[in-house]
Amino acid sequence: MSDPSNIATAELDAKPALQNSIAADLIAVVVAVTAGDPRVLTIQDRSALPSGPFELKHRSLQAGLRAWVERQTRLPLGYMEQLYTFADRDRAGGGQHVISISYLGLTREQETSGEYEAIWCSWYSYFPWEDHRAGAPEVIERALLPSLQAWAEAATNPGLRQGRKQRIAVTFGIEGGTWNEDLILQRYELLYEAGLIPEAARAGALGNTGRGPSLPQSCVGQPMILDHRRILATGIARLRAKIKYRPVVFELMPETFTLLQLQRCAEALAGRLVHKQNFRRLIEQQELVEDTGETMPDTGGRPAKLFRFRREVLTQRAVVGTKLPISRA
Amino acid sequence: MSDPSNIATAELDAKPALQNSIAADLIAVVVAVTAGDPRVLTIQDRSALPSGPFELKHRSLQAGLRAWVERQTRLPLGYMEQLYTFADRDRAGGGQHVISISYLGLTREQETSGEYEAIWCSWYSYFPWEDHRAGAPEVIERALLPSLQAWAEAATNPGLRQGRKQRIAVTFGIEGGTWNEDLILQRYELLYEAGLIPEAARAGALGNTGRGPSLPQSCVGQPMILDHRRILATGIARLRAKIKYRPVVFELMPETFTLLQLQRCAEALAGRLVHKQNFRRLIEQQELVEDTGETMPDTGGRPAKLFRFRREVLTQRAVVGTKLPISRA
DNA sequence: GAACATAATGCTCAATTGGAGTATAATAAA
DNA sequence: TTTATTATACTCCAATTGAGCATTATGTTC
Repeated sequence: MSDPSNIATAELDAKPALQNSIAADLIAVVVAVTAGDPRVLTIQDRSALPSGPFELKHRSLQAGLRAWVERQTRLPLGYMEQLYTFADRDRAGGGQHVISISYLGLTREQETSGEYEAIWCSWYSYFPWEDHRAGAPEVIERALLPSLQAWAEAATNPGLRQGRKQRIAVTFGIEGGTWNEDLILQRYELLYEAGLIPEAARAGALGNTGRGPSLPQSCVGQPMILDHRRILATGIARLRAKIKYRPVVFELMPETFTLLQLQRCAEALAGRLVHKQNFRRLIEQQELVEDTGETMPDTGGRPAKLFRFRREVLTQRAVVGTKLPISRA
Repeated sequence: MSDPSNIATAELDAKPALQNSIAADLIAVVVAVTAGDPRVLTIQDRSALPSGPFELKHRSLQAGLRAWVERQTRLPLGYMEQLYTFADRDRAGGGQHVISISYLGLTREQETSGEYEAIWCSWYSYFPWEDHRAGAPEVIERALLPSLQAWAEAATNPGLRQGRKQRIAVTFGIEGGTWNEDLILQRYELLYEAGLIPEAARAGALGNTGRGPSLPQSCVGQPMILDHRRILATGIARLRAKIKYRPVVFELMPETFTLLQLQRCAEALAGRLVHKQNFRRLIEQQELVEDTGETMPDTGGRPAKLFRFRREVLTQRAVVGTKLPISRA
């Protein structure tokens, strides 16, 4: 019965065979943006994403996770979507498989009640090389690229060596290429393979991943348990891609906001600066916001108009969100 | 232990609690395009997608499914990606949950060995309203829209009624809107809610979905077991979206092909015609193909050059694929 | 062999979009 | 009053995109 070729003949019965039983858990990537900082909800002293076994009273995965997060954060999860299901992780012994179903949720940061040791933590502490708002982090040039180059050179097979070099060039946008914030997962996997990520050393005992030089945490970021950091990278990648074609940024904003606040939020997620005027043009011409009539003083200059998200557009159109006019400067 | 609020405190142990055990199975949406027809691999007399319990010898979900499909079709699965994990389905009694993890795979049609009763089947037989290559199918105007309108009118709550009307207008692109092929899942869900999909009647006994008028199969498409048709719609939606920004069409093509063949393939997937010259411009300026030097006679006119996909671009760039210059005519 | 049908392929053109910069307005702080 | 700072309104130009015309190379039909 373990030959995969009998998948087709296996009877599709509502009653699954009991011998084929596995364990599943849920993992949540809950994101908020506060003070220009994209944050993720963590537990266990920032070393883990909130998670738990799947044994819902609630009917669906989604409903269970939503209820839990809303209780944790005391705020509605405006948006939630499934990220990925992992099953090829370390097994649990005894022949049991573990399946992890991860979700991405968006909300606004709130005092966490503390009873579960949940902490909001800037996601750039896990990926220091990903914040390009003040230019490319020097850690890339200083530490990561040299180590990656060395790893590429260490390949004996010329083809493999060339392939590694190319991956480095593409993901980090060197040699004429340009930085692409959406490639965060590819960059993480590259660093992981190169043995620069502490988590790789842990798993490395089993796999073929080499152990690279030990760089300080300020270079390679804070580690997490198991593959949680990889899941976080998956969530960030999804979010960075999504803000370009769906109006999801608004789920991270308060009820009313200025256009600059909105811009700062988008920039925090993308890890890049956007062109202010073009950003506003985009938002307004798509009629994503409406004027509240009020203004926000104390902006340090001319008072800014307060806007509100026009939630109607979510149903009225099936359209694009903001294509983020990222400035190339 | 069933209160979802304890997800955070649940210990993240490598050994999952045995009491929390569920069943999982894999479901595959395997697509090929033959003779201008997008086809999906089905079993059980076209009523089901290939699936089977998850109890892999192989280390990962992906590896198991890939091996199985390759054995079935005798052809490599060029491309495979996870679609979605469903868990809120009908339970299996006895407190067991069933999780279904679905995958999308691309290949080329091949004689199936027949031993598993696998049949390639045009996906438009399941969604007759989705093929707009020869204009909007008349079944929309003739049968679907009237039934949907009636369903909308049947809502007593005015807000609900308005919402239904709006969803109909948006998903079917009426009232000034335009047809959007990516909304296939939304259209299916709308028809399902309106009770026009036979599957809804089966599940309707449990839920709140009304039983709509019984339309002939030529209007509402061929049914499938459980929620397989919904999963198929999910796969098609993913594919239709993906061909616009990733060069995945080539996974469905033979080694060498003419540009018109490539175009027909893309059109088959999108269910829409594209502008020939602009399509070629797009393909060539992105350097996705290279001339083989050979030509294909018997095209009915001037012989066409044969091209080959430049697989290098997959690693060389992390870029867009084909944005499909769909003709509005 | 001439006319015709059918595709392939090359090219033009206008409209739109997108990146970038300039100019002006309104406020607080010095 | 000057200066710093931000908001907001426009302008400009280049690149992209949608659409169509023109030409070329075949096979087919009178």
